Amino acid sequence: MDDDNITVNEEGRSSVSFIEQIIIDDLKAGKNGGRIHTRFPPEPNGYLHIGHAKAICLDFGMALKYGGKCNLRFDDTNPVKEDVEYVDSIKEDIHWLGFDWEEREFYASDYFGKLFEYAVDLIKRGLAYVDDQSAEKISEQKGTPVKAGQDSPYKNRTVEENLDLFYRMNEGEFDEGAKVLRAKIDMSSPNMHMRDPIIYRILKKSHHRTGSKWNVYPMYDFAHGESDYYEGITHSLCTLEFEVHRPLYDWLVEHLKTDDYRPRQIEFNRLNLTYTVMSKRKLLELVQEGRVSGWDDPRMPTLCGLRRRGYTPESVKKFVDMIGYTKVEAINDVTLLEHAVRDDLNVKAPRVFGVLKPLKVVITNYPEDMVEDLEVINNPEDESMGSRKVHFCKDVYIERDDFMEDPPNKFFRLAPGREVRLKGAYIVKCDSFRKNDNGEIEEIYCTYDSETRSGGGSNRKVKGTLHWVSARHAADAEIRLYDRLFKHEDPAGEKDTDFREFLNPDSLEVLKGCKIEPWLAEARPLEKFQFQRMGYFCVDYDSTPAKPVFNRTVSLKDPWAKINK
RNA sequence: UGCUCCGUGGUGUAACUGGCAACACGUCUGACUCUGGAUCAGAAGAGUUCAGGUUCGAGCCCUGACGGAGCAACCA
Repeated sequence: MDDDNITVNEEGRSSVSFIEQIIIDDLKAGKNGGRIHTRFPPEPNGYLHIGHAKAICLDFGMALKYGGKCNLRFDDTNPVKEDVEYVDSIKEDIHWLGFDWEEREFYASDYFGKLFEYAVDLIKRGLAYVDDQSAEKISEQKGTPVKAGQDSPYKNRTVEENLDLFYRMNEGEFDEGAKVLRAKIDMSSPNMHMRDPIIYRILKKSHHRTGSKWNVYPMYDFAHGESDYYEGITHSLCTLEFEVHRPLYDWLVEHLKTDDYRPRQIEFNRLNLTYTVMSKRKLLELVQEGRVSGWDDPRMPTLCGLRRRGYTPESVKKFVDMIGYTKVEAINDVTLLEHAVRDDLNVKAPRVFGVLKPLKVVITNYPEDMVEDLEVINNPEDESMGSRKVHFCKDVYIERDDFMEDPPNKFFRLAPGREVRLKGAYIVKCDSFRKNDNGEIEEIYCTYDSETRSGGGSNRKVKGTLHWVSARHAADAEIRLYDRLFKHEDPAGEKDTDFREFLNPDSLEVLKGCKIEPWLAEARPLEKFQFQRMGYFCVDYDSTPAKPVFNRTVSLKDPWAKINK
């Protein structure tokens, strides 16, 4: 059991989500044999995003915590939308998060045979019928939420006729849309889903797993509860929009079950993040329209995008744990996600020097040919990460933003006549600078105080400490900075405006000619570092030793940025 | 104008069978600092959508409003 993430109040009682409480109560009551068995049921029609991570953490997390199991089940009942391409990415992402379904990799399509039999059984029991009407007609008869529906003229066909028709539907005798199988429930139910829902439709499409074997495919509603039942699922956790499906889920399970065991569907709130969209359809559009570079664009809320951005699985799980599971439709602040990565990377990421926008500094009183190897600590949060050597010489680069010709009072960095410490090296003083023809500052001239070498026992204090890198040794790098993809907190929430209108044109800034410690060019994709004072960065897939590329995962908290506003 | 679900600081959550509304993020102070990071100390910020009712006592129970979301795909 993992108790780390349980909030404990003053009386020492742990507070758990309403779902966990239900599980605890069910276990205590010995329901379904006192076992817990969950499932994560993605449709293989897109890449997983952080909203799925919330579901994964719950499905796998609860099973793990209470000694149960969690199945991976691909909900592949619609061959026109699904593809194997997605199956592999989904498995990879779940593993990345650190969860495992062992040998229990299932597909709803595994049950097409059983499901067909159950449909036949319902027909025989007079609980399902074949309807010949068009989609439009059926929809029309369905009524509206405020108006009862009316029975189909085909509702009272004989069992024999229904059976014959259903078999022939599957044999391919009828065109798509010509006939459907419907459960015979109640056309006047206040719940639209109970108005004789369609449970099978004709689809003459090849399925990514069953090929051309079937001409009829079950609808989601008809497959889900039964699949849960077949697999022995005890707690079927899903998002809030399925709440109104529950009576149908229960109806189908009730008519299927032959024993006391019964899976229970429980709904929780979906994850929404500020400044992004979360629906698969919208994410797909961003990809297809080239608004992002792909599903794994580091600005995407997909798990592969977050991974490429430099997020760790631990940070995603921590975030999910912080936001909780309720029935309230909430919009979670991205800053909480960002806090979660910073918190995780603060402990894990080695500190290095990287200058994003370099400005040359010449230390005029430093010997021309001298090079010192200065020892710097890798991570003040973790001594075991040791130290490394960095080269120091007469020419260094500092951050362009760390110098101001005419600075305000609260600016603690370099300016004419002011002193700063070059971290791990010496205190330097700016004596003068040179501008180019465009009036831009081109080079700064400093003198250093040789008594102030780091670790040398000097107790001179200066207000500011800058990161830097030796101009003679640095490697060049490309650094990609990311901002929120949308300018609007809830881009999909504005009814009259297309979400694309809110795209942030400046969400990607590519910096070239950045200067990094030379050895960093060899770092492998996804390796993570803190570029001191600048943020957390990770090596991009595009990176090569000859042309290193880094992504900024998230900046460091920056009080100066606020003062400067 | 139907059914279902939901309304607690800015945001997300907590508050056992009713008992002084708690935590995290964010914000603001201050300390410390060779990262304006981290860390530490502290502060502000809600009286729980509203109105009634039950009760010694209601965020929790009851009634009624109001507000929001979902549901009318041969999608999941």
